[in-house]
Amino acid sequence: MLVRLGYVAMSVVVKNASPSKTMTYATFSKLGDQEAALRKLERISAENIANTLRLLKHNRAHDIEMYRCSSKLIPLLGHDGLGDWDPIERLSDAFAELGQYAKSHRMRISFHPDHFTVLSTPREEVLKHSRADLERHVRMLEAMGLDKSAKCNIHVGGTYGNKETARARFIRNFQSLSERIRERITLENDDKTFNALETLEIAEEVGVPMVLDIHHDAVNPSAQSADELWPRIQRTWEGCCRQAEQDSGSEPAALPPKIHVSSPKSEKDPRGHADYIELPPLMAFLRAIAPSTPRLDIMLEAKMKDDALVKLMEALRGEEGVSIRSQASFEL
DNA sequence: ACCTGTCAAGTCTGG
DNA sequence: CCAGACTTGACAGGT
Repeated sequence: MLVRLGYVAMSVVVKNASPSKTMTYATFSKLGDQEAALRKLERISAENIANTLRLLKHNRAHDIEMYRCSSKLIPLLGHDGLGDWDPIERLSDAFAELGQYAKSHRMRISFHPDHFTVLSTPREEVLKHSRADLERHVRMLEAMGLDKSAKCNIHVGGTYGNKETARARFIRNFQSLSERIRERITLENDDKTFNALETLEIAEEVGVPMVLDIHHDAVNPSAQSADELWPRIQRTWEGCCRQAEQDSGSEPAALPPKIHVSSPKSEKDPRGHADYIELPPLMAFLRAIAPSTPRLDIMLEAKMKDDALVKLMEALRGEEGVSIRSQASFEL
């Protein structure tokens, strides 16, 4: 099994390269000149995209081929107080350059819209915002020129005291999205509400790949263990990007399944994310699925970001059966 | 230079 | 029914 590692949004190694600089709405409102305020927001956006490109270059130097973009690239985008302001088009050159760099180095890029994108919501306003947020994330991926293998990962959402109706509402709302949006979505099991089995059943029903989070599964387990569910989870990834394979031309490779990995912050806060990754539980899962899994991509969700990736690779050197392939990948 | 409180968002809980 | 907790990185404003 060939395993690649990636990290989320910001680096603790590269300094002054935040992809999430912002401006609060309070500050925006206090600025007298609206036009100037919007220009400032667009300048921050351009800096965030430029910093993201710097991070991709850093990633390349460290053989990191997987990266999740910050969902805060464009501050206040979608905020009610900004009307229909949307600079994605005006930033298209910067987005295109970013995507071109990712593509030319075969990097897997994703988004994870915030928890406020909830398709299970009973509130019409929330659904409207969620649709718009998904639309914007997809437009950013399109502006980068990335094919359907670049996904937006979301959760099923809240349960509102009745998981069954929430599930039905999610499915109905999901199916009302355009195909263009639907084919960009992956579904992740939650640490409080929809567990791995419940998320898998929904992913199967609506036909999207499932991202298994093994930390969420540990704190919010389902009737079956992650190992047991894995063959079904793996199947949700099969053929999900056939078109993308054709588009990529000479090298038709299936999109590997992706999992999220983090470790509990403490006994007091088991759902929180620790600075680094604890190897033993991860190794147990990897050894269980390795025989049936040719490729796997792991998104690390540790506080120490890319430093946690480096430390994990160091720890892997001592593991039996592991052969290091690069600074950010190994075979098991 | 550093510290503390606030911000965004939607859901959920406690009172 | 409403206020506060939750989460996260970064702003905002104070010293």
